[in-house]
Amino acid sequence: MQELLKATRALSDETRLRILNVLLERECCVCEVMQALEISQSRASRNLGILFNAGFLRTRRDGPWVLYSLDMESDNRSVLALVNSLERLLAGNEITVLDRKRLAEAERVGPGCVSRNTG
Amino acid sequence: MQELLKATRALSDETRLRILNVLLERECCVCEVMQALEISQSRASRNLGILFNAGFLRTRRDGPWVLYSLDMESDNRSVLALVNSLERLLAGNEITVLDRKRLAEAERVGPGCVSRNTG
DNA sequence: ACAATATATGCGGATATGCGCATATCCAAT
DNA sequence: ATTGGATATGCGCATATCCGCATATATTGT
Repeated sequence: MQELLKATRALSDETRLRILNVLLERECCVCEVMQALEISQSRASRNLGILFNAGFLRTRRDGPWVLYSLDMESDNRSVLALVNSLERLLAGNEITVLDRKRLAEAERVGPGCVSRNTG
Repeated sequence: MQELLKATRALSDETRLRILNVLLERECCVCEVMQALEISQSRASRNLGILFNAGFLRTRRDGPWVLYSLDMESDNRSVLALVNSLERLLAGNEITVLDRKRLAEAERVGPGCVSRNTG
């Protein structure tokens, strides 16, 4: 129950739903999430951490970057079912479409090159 | 997005996950939910209301009772997919099994006959 | 070792949430 | 209309959540 509750709490926030949406598109580093959602570095990092701790994400390092991706082999049974449900629910939304559009143009330039305090 | 967010927020609470669990068993009035979960009347009513407003539940009246049940024809697309995901995730849990056991012995006696302030 | 870059996190403040208590509302039966 | 039982809700408190700011940590390249 605590495991499931941790998962549902992780999904109960707009920022984190938007992050899942861009990660459904592809693996991202923190600075790409910042650019796609137009949010601050601490906000991106913190919410990625919450999704990670709930069992939704994997990480790997690529040089200076930490790359986050959906963990499709999660041992947390709650995760896969919920992600599959969300995938179609997030599609076609005005916000999530825009986020993916910005993601397509995002670069791994690091947080220093991105305007801060955007929300 | 707001519709989906409302749904995920409704699921981000242990009491409400437990309520969905007993409603997966069968239609219930408020006083039966109280007995199954051993919670207060205001707590049961309020959390049923949150699930209702998020589009998960239907209500009908039967004499003095208001009967809540899962709305399997909800026009909120978020709902069915999430409920289906939850159904198996809730099964076999220690708490939810106990809740269903108490539900089986619950009666429509009304809140006045049930001990209060149980949590 | 040091500097530069990318990410994580402690802290404080604003806001939101969940609860019990008490009371209000609603419906049925008289 | 009034009463009684079932459910809903306003209020206040305790706690949790979310964010930005500033700083800490981690890794790479010199």
